[in-house]
Amino acid sequence: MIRIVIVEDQAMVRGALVALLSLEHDLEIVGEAPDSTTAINIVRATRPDVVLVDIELPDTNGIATVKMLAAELPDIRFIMLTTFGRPGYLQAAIAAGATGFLLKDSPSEQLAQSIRRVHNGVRAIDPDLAVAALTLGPNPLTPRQRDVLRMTRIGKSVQAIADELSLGMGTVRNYLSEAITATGAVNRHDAVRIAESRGWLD
Amino acid sequence: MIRIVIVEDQAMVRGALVALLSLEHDLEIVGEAPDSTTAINIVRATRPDVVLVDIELPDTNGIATVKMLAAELPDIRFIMLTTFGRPGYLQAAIAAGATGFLLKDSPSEQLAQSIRRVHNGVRAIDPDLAVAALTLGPNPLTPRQRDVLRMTRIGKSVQAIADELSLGMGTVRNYLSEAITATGAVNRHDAVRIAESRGWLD
DNA sequence: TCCGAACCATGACATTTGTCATGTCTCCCT
DNA sequence: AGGGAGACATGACAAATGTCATGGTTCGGA
Repeated sequence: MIRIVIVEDQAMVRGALVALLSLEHDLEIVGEAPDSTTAINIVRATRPDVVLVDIELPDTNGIATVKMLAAELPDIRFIMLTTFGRPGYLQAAIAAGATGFLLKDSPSEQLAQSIRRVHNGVRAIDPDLAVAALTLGPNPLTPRQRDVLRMTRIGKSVQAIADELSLGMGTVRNYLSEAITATGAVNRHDAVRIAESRGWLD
Repeated sequence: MIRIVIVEDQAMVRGALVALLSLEHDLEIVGEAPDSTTAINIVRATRPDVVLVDIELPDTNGIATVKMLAAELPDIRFIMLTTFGRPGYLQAAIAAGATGFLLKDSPSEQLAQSIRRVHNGVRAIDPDLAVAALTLGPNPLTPRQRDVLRMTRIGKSVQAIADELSLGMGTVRNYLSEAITATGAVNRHDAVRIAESRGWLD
């Protein structure tokens, strides 16, 4: 019997996944969580074999959660489940200690199979995404460029960013300009969008 | 026995929803579709009692799909299922002929209940969202303002938009400016984001 | 130790963007 | 017929944005 915890914020999807996995006789759902905080408590309490984690969570990022839990409980296997096939996410998830990485676009039959694979210590990673992650290469943004992009993302003005980082406005604009070039974007907002879609801002 | 078709693009979620509803003995899944085109064919062929439709679909919008099918097959009930609680979506869905409107954040138990309600001709609408839709009021954007916002959304420059619409650049910039004011945004990209989140661009 | 690469920081300049005043046209109400 | 409301259209102006040249710092390899 493989003991499983499911971490997924959308209640309807979470309930549906529970129903899906309950159909498999060798799998047992021992816990559910809608956010990182709950997830950490439940995993510590139940010590499951496999944890299924959605990356997009309301509080902390699912990757950070896995990183913490994987360090603390090395016997537990983690499978990331995500809507977005962002190569940067895959790279980060592997680095954090995840053994599996599935897209919500994948067929539902694959979920139970991947759980069994991962439980046996075998990696279960979407092959297309693995290729994309290799093709894409590493994050081309410098720390400062990421800073200004992140602050731009939440709607801060150049003036506000300059004040907060104790920089001249020209400097901030320059980082934005460099980030625009590095991402191949056409303006700062486009750069934010592209960097985010590649998982370069986390 | 209530006969159901599920329209949802993410395969894993679709499979999970099928598993969830299969647990209910008075419900029967008679078809599944990942996009609008397939959905229309399946619904015509199977004539279900209730169709569950995700709004965010890869090809056509789920609302447009319901509009067409509801006009053609008035005996069938439709429930919209969506990640985003956008009041404009609710307004548009009701206008298109949907009887139910659920968020993926809602508890999964509610799904089967809503299907039974809707099958009996009773509306099943998230109460918070209903209030929000009433509070928000109608779309404040003029057709031209929507045009330029839509084109801005897909990354077109002012010059490109002006050319395509045979307008002066000043005119296009003015529509953007008006849209920024109307949405309460701080710049054109913010205006796109806000208008989109309210369902004002479809 | 010297050199080059990478990152940080700034200001000058040209372009793009947002606002506003103005005018036209159509449609509806009186 | 007159008059107002609302949408369309434009150009002038001020402010924000993107680019570029330049210089400083740190750090690792030759």
